[in-house]
Amino acid sequence: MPKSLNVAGKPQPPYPALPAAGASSGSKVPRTARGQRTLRAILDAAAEEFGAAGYYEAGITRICQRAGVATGSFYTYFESKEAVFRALVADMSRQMREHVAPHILAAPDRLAGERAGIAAFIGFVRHHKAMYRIIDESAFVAEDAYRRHYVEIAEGYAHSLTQAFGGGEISDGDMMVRAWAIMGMNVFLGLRFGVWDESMSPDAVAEVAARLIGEGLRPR
Amino acid sequence: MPKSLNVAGKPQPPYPALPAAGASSGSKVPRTARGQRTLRAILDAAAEEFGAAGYYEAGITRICQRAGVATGSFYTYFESKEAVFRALVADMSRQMREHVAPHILAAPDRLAGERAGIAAFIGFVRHHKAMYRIIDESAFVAEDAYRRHYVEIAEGYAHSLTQAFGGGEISDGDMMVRAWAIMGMNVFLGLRFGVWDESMSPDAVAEVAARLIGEGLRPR
DNA sequence: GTGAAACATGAACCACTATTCAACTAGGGT
DNA sequence: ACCCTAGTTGAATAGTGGTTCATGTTTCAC
Repeated sequence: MPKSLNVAGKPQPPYPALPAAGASSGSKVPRTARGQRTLRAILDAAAEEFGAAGYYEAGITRICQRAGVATGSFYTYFESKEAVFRALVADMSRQMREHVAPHILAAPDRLAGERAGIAAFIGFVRHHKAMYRIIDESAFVAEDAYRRHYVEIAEGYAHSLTQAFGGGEISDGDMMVRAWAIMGMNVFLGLRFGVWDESMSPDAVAEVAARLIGEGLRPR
Repeated sequence: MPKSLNVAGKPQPPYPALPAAGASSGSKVPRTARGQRTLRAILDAAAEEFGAAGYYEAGITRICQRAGVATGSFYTYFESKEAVFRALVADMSRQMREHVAPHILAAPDRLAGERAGIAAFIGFVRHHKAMYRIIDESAFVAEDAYRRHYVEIAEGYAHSLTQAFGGGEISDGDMMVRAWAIMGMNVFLGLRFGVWDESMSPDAVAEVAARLIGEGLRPR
């Protein structure tokens, strides 16, 4: 189901990022069209398998079955089980942000942006539960990838908070702490109202959360 | 290091709880003093091992080495690796709440309570990083235990929010969503400023977070 | 003191699966 | 057409580590 990992050559948005999560080591780039198809198939199969079974219960054998390739082919493209997992995390981290960002940017003001962002995130999570699980589990399988994911988001978020402060939209305060706090809110709301239980609409949840971020719990 | 799991017979606070996390199945109760010592040793060793290596990398063999007992003895007390893990999660969940609760109750008002709770939580996390990791990883190893942990906290929290609303201390709104949002804040702040980086004081972090909860980001 | 139940021991078992490899096939450049 | 490289195959390997079990020792109620 996932679209990406940029197997082919679409121009990819430049990420300043940390040390380098890129195509460094782990996955070998295919040189023919056939190779690209196979890599794509393995990647998609891996996402399904990891999402359904979790990292440790997942099997290379089963990934290859899902992908319709022989076990050995896996190692043409990845040097280990962990390598494919890392590749998925980096890829999904990007997808998630690319999905949510435009919703926030399109909003007229800060509070509307928060609301739109949370709603978009919860909506996204509902359609990509496997992805949610994979990123979460990376905390235990590839901690550096997990950290990179959240640190990047937090930095971007803290930066935009600082700008909002400059524009007089929000009060002063430690923006990094706030960024992590709000990120935590999002993640937990995504888990509770996106993955575990879909009975509430993303918008309803986002409304409550955005008001909390905007004005806190204080009575008027 | 962990104190508990109530191996001996201290009267344990009655938890209405969910289905029944208790001494149901998994761990067999020792009938002699020697047995209780051994169980205690295995439990403590397991906490260390799981905390250091994570569930899957952890080994029964290594747990038993740490505990100073033979491998076979493990199965006198637990029917599987997963069983001991579950026992630890339930135990630590209790410990964590028991540590934080009094700090909140001792506070003069709602906002001070939030601040004290967050500070206590971050402080606690710093001294019990293994515990933090174990509870987190339970999401993938024993999802029901993980859910129980957070559902119980959220319910208690939502309840106290409802009371605060009754007392005119906070505004109206969906208390369950708010509870999950604030819980997520806490967890992420605990991870970032408790586990990953201790350069900020728990009080400083709590101050920022409590203000966020109290009055949001809105400029005055 | 005695005996039965509780507990301890650790080598052996066994199932499982990530990874390797040597033989084979397809593809595209010339 | 041809050849060389990229890619494919799946059975064999190899290491791991949770679990069992038959045997021995300790505890404690009576």
